[in-house]
Amino acid sequence: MGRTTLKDIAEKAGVSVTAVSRALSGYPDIGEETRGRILRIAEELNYQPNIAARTLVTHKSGVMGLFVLGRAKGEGFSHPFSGQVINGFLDELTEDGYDMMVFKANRPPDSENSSYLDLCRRRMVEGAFLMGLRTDDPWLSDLTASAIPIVTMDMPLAGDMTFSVGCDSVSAVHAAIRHLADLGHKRIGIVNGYKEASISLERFEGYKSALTSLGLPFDPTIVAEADFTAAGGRQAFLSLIDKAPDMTAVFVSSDLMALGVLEGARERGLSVPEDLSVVGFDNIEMAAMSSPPLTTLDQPRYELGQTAARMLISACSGITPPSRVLLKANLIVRGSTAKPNKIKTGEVIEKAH
Amino acid sequence: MGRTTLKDIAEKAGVSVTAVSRALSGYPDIGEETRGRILRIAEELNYQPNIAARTLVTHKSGVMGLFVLGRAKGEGFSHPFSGQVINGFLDELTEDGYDMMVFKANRPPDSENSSYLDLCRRRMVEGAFLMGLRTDDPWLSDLTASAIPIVTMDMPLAGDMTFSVGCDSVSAVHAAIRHLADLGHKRIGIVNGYKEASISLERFEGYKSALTSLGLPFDPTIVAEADFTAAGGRQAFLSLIDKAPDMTAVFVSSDLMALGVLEGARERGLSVPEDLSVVGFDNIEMAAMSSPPLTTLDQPRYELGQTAARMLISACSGITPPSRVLLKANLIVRGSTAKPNKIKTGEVIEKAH
DNA sequence: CTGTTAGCGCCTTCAA
DNA sequence: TTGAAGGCGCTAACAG
Repeated sequence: MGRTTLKDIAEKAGVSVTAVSRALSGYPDIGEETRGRILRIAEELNYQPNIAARTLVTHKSGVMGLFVLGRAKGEGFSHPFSGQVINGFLDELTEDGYDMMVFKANRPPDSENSSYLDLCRRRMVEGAFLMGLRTDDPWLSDLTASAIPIVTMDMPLAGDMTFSVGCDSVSAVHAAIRHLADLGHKRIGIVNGYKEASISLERFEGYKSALTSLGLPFDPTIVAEADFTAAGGRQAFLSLIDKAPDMTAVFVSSDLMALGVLEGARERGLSVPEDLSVVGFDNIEMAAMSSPPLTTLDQPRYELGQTAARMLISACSGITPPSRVLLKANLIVRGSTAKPNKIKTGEVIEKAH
Repeated sequence: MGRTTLKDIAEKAGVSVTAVSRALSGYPDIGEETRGRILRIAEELNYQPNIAARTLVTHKSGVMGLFVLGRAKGEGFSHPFSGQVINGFLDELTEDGYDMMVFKANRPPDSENSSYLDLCRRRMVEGAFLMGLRTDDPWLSDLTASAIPIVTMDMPLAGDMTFSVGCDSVSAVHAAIRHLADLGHKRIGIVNGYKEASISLERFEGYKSALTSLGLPFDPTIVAEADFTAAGGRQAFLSLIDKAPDMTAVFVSSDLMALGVLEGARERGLSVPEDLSVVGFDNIEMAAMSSPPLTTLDQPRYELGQTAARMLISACSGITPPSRVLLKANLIVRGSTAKPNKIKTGEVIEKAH
């Protein structure tokens, strides 16, 4: 298994190990000629540094951690949202010479399992990116209280070394509601996520303030809450439409839930967008493929991941990034929104009773 | 920053570092009483071993690598298939005390970037799991030729230490075709993946042999090939149905492509399943949410990931696993398949001309 | 500019 | 049953 080490190169080059180390690390204090020779030999021997050894002395592992919280049914990795974020995160890390280690989150906090923080410390992880929504994970505080830089996704948390990325929900929702209002909708409901996610609160704020600024009344009867799943979205929509059959449009806090809303609408014999306009949030791949394709707010997922990586890298090199970075979500108009069709809506109301 | 080390524990317990090391590693050659005391102190100090140091001497990092190949548009991480596989893989690894490092694959093979193998060696990765489909990645041979155990997904490759997991395509496709035949279909087309993926070849074999064993003729005009994307599936289906409007059913090699087929069918005014039956492959989340919900072959994705992990762990401990492990894909009958409707089909044929 | 020395934290002989 | 010594491969002082 004889890997080539600095020593091998040193012997072959007739210099000391230190010299080789310096040449390879790009230090200036080494003769041009010697450095050239060393580099050539290193290349020749396909030298790969033993990072474990380096880590041992420098206390820097070059590893960033990724915790994907809430990995149950359709969450976490399996969530259509995560993929591109992780791609962006990984690409940016790789660009800067970091590697990414993914840890299993949401393990039961018993003595068998180590806390998130312990996992980081064992591996000397330099910083960690947390994806997930619930701020009530009991293992979070450990991490955010530590000196390890943390970036969270859509989940601003307290902590000196804790930062977060996300999209500006308020202005995004404004754009969505304005779009609906421009089309002529007056009765616009909302299917929001659960309250344990801060994005839900923000999106609700955006919804309310948008209505206000557009001169539309706010009506709590057309506000529903679901669990960010399609099934939950469907359910929430059904209860909404049954209570308020005159609702002509609905803003949904995630595309997955919006797909559930589409399903619910079908069940009630409502055709989208003729009888009901639907706007989602996220622009997951599926959103373009549903029938009708979903009007939604595009989150720049890849860029969100990149941004998280950059913040982490920056924090690790001592440059404190802003505690929260918000990107812009853009409205993508597709086939699920249109002018309200009063007549059809009337028919449907009767059918529904 | 002062992490607790073996030395700290040793001092506090009044023993040597060696003794502590042994106690913590569960060696038997240490006094019951001493061990107890040591363990207690370790607990008290929340001792976390420095894995870098351990790796340096044992040459075992406790890290498995994950390479997600083909990360372009909708592939890799972003693919709805990957998530659960990775979950299973990670869970099983964690169970055995391994951690997972994810590497960026498909980087251009220039001097800037290290080969997959080099990445593994730097980090002393003990084994690697490769997800992806194209057997023509130029960086693969390096890895499969090395002594590092490799498990690939759906991509059997040569190599002493190279293994693979996947589903038994042939018998799965048989089940699908039999289902269609049982419903009364006689003219069953196929939208397959590209030939660079070995699953495409296997599924094609399954398709042909199923037809034969059911006494149905094989007709090359209703065979099409696409790139595993929805857009590609749509395109392939359109060319198929235009050439052979009497086709009443189609087997599609992936759900993503099948969703594209559904879209294509809509465009041609064919309603599914009345005019056309569609069977997919994978049972991704979306498959249950399309309209109509897709009849498909369920791949046990989580178990595939678990299996990969177990094979890797086993290979790392010197127990050579079987070079290929096939799990069973199960037919899930949903709304996209039904008896062929001759009359409607007739109408459509005329419309199409 | 280059080499010598020392040590990171841990495991593994070898003695006691 | 326990301890002492040595070294994994690398970097970081400190000398020359």
